[in-house]
Order: sequence, then C-alpha cells, then structure tokens
Amino acid sequence: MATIRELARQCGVSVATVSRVFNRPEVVNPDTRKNVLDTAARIGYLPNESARTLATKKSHMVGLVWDTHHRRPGWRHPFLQEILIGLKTALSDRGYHLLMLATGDGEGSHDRAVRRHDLDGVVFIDDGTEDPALLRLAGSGVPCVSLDRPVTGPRATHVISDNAGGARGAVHHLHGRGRRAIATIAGPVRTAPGAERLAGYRAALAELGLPARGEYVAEGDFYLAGGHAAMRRLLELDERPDAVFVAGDEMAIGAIRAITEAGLRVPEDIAVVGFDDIELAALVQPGLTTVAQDKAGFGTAAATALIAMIDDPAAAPPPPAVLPTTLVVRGTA
Amino acid sequence: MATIRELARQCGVSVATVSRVFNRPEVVNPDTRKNVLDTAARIGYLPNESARTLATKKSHMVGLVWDTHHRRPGWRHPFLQEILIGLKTALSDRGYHLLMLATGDGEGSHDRAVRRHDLDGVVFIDDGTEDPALLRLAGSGVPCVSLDRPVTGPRATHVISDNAGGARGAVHHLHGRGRRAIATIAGPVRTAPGAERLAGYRAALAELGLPARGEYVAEGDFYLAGGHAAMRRLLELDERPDAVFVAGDEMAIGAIRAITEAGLRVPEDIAVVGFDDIELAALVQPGLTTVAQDKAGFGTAAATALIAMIDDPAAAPPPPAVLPTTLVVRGTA
DNA sequence: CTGAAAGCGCTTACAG
DNA sequence: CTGAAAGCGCTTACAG
Repeated sequence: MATIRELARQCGVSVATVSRVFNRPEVVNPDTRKNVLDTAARIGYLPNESARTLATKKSHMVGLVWDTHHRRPGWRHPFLQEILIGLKTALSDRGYHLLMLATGDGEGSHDRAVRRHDLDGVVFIDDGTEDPALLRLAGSGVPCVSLDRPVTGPRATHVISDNAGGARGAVHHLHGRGRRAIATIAGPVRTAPGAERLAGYRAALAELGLPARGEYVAEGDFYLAGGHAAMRRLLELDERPDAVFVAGDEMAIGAIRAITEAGLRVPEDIAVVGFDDIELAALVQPGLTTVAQDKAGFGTAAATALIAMIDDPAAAPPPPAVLPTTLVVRGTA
Repeated sequence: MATIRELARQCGVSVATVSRVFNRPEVVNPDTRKNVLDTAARIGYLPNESARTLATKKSHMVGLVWDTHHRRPGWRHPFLQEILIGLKTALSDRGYHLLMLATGDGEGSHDRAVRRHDLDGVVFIDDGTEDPALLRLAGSGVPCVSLDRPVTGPRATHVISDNAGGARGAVHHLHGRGRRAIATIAGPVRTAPGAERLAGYRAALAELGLPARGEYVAEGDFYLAGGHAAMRRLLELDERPDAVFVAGDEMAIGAIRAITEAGLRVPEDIAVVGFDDIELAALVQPGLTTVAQDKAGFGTAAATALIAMIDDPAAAPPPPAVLPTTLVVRGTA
C-alpha cells in the first residue's frame, strides 16, 4: 500500500500538502492539487483510516447497537432489514460506515466499543429494555439516536412513528365501516409504541363518542402467540367486539387465527386492523388492513439526525423525528 | 481517556510493559501484571483500537458486503436477520466486530474499504451476481467467505446448504406420499442454490425411476410472483402434476396461491414442498412443508472459516462448509 | 499557498 | 522479565 509519504515524494511536495488536498482541497493550488489527485489515482493511494482516526479522533464510523439479548433471546425487529438499508445508504452517502456492536461481552460493552474505536455516534435499536449501558452511553455525550423509543442525553434524540396518530386513524377507519364495539390488543405499555398506540385508540374512542370499556383492552407482547391469547380473552366477553385494533401485525395474525378457530369470520364478524405493515401483511389471505410505518424512513431519519449532531458538536440535539404513518386498506377491515 | 502512557506512569512501569500485559500477558511478571490490570480497571483504561491497528495492521474488524444493489433494488435475503445474529455472535466471541460496508459509492468501493480500514476479512452475502469488485476482493488475498455461492481465491471459501440433498429429500418425501407426477419450480440456474436444487430434483427422479419430463421444470426467480407465474404454466399442462417441489418458500406461497385460484386444493390435488423454512412457512395455512436451512449455522460457519484463515495466514483456505438441511413436514405435503 | 515538525496512542524488535 | 527507541500513516498548528 502506497503511503502519503510515497505519494508526496512522487509529486515533489510535502506530506502536509498531500494531506491538504484530501482534507481541504480549496486551500491548495489547483495545479498541484490536480497533480496530486492524478498520481494518487495512478498509484492507488488510499488514506489509511486508522492513522486518520488516531490523529483526528474521528473514525467516520457509527455504531449500531442491536441487542440480541440474553434477556430476550429471539428478539426480532419487525423490519430490521429495511431499517438497515435506509441507515446504511444515508450514512454511506455521507462517508460513514456502520459498525455492528457486539453485545453480551459483559456489562458496558457498548460504551467500551465506542471509546476504543472513537465512534462518531451510535444508533440503538433495541426492545425498549432499560439497559444501564445504553443509558450511560446516551448520557455520555456521544451523539445517539434511538429508534422507537425516547432517550435523554446531552446529544441524544430519537425517531419514532406517529403511533398515536396511526392508531387513531385505524379506529376511525373501523368506525367508518360501521363498527361500534371496537376493542384493542395493545403492545406492552412499557414500550413507547405500546403505550402510544393504546393512547391513540383511547383518544379516537373519545372523539367518536364511544364508551371506553376496560374489558376491551387486552395486552399482548407484539408476538403472534400473545395476539392469539389476547383475542381469545376478548372472544369470551359477554358483549363480543365487532372490531379490534391490534397494535402489531404479528399479533394481528394471531388474533385472526383465534377468531377463525372460534368459527367466526374476518371481517364479517370481526374486523381487524394491524400496525406495522410487515411483509406478511400483504401475503396472508385476506390481506391484513394495517397502519404502515415508514420503514426506510427510520434509517434515513436516524442517519440525518446523527450526522447533524456530528457536524455541529455545539448544537442542541435535533427534536425527535416523528414519522407519519399510512393506513393500508386490504381485506380484514 | 486515559492513555497507555498515563497508565504506565501510574504503575511505575514502561509503556512497553503495559502493552505486554494486554497482548502477551504470560511474558510479564505476575505481580506487575496484576498491578497493571488493577489500575487499568480503576482508571478506566482501554487500549485505543486505531493506534493498535496502525501499529499492527490488524483491525479486528470484519467487513460485511451486503449488496443492496442498484441492479436489484429490493433484494432481500430470506433470513438476513438470523445470519446476522449468528455472524455477530460468533465473531464477537473472538473479539471481532462487523463493519457493514457501504456499497454504491462507485465501482471498487468494497476493496477500497477493506484496504483503508485494514479489515481482517470479509463476508459476502449477495444475490449471486458477478460483481467485479467482489471477484477482485476474493482474488486479492484477504480472507473471504461467501454465503450461498462458491468463490475462488487464495484465501476464499464459502458456506452453503446441502441444496441437492435437501431437494432430493423433498422429492423422496413426495414420492413416499404416493405422488408420481412431480414437477419443480426452480430458482434461477445462474445461482448456486437454483442450480443445485434443480440437480437434486433430477437426481431423485432418476433414483426413483421416474421420468424426467422437460415440461415439468418451470424456472422462477425466488420471489412470490415468479412462483405464481411458474405454477400457472404448470397448471396448463395436459398431464397436470400432482406434486411440485418449489426451490424457495416465497415461490411456494405464490404457487399455492395459483393452485388455489385454479380451484384446486393443496395438498389433495397438488402437494407442495418448499425450501428455506422462512418465518412465513409456519404461519400460512395450511403450514408449508419445506426443506429447512440452518439459518444461524450460516453465520457461525462463516465466522469460523474466516477466523481460521485470519489466525493462520499460511494455511490453505478451509473447504466449503456444507450445512445439512432438515425436512419440516407441515400441511402441504 | 507550502513545508518542517510535533503529536495522535499503540507495538515490537533490540538490548540488557 | 523489562525499558528506550523507532515506527505505524496521518493531521495540524506554526512559520514563512
């Protein structure tokens, strides 16, 4: 590998000049600049990132804390792949790479990695658990953006869907279809999406002048089995609902299964609206009517927020990005 | 951040000694070793990775080339998330991090990133297209392991499922269920999984003494719509098949849809076996009988192979890892 | 607009 | 078993 010294020699300039053409090209004479660039291309010179990072403390790498937890082994984000695409694309457009942080090598592994590698920022995508290492990280002053949950810190912000708005829209849609006994299967209220979607459901009920019945709220866990179990509880009610807003698509699929097993039909007997718009939603039959999240938008918004913080160390963190949702009407409501 | 110099000062030793306790602890006096380790923990010393990499040319980072191509924008690997988990876990157990390589910043971006960051190795997970940058990388001498496709290079190997064996098993299963007119919907034969599964299908036919009819082979593209279209072609045949081995679960779901639309039943009229065992396979109704791949095994095997090459620069690359498959019998065959 | 020099935080022969 | 010193490949005031 050609080094900066070798390139400088071949161009007859100092290494300082070569360095400048790569970092502040505008300050160097156009002719020498061109010469340096040309011979760099010819001999295949590439600035070494470790040396750069060592000198500048900027690694041009962003950490991704994606927790494949001990506590919740099989945790899957409903659309990790899409988020990754958005993140990676937006980041690489700005010259940043994504470093997937190993987890589980003991407490505090994340902040250690951040310091050892001089990471410029980090994005969290976790299951909402209060991990002390994450809190410490967010509090430490490195730019952080978290997905799907609020964080606090001097340079931390988050991106989240308009969960309440999406939920409201779903309930209004159900109401528009003539349903009046509208139940919900909520996500865990300790998570922001769980709590906000439930709040949106309640708000819509109030707006529509529908009674808020406690027994119409069943809590699930965002997984299929949880949705199934919650629906069974709902089906045992004396006044069976004629519609249910389910706070996650996987749970909605489980709920539909429970309804079918009970000998009832969707949407005729009970209409169902989900949330997320996972791939599966379009593939089941009938297609799942659901509140779609802007999947790629998560990645893009996270990258944008992160880079804003990285570019201006003095600025306050950008406000949380709230992504609009879209109701996708298919067959279940 | 405490540096090695600061730590050395506090311990009353030279930086060389401190460096040794972290890199070759066995050569330093147990007492001084303990002292260094203790004060390191106390003052929160962490070796800086950039400085290490600069000095040693080992970054302890492995690149992941995951092509979200221009040529095939929406390309999704059926179980990227699971592979990522396996990879990340196995890698981090050995102290390596995963760097997701940006793509699209022009030709050759991958090999440039590898050189700039002194990556210790790279794993490819792509759609099988012949990307010159990848070939160059594999030929360059950095340890490479590719998923789902063979590669050649001085230090390259790959991990792949026993595609032919899995396909054979599927056809034998169909035969055991009494089916004799067994068709297949193949993946693109330019991909290794596509070609090998087709070969396995043909081998099984021969073993079973069944005729190999050209019109019973329909080529799909691994996507749902392709499977749907291929099945429609098969349904138009004079001698309609009574079973079909579909080389991918998504295509299988599409095929089932086509069968249903034609007013036929699965498995009564036509039995279906898929390949992959994607999440969806267990969720559709009836459940899809399919050849399961060892998802986490991909990541683990890739990490193992990579680390073997990294650890012994002189050794020949390990032979390709061929992962066994498992037939999962559900409702469609 | 350009160069000489110090410095970033480690590792590693080489002596002892 | 340990230390002094050179070196890894850059960047960045500081002069000029």
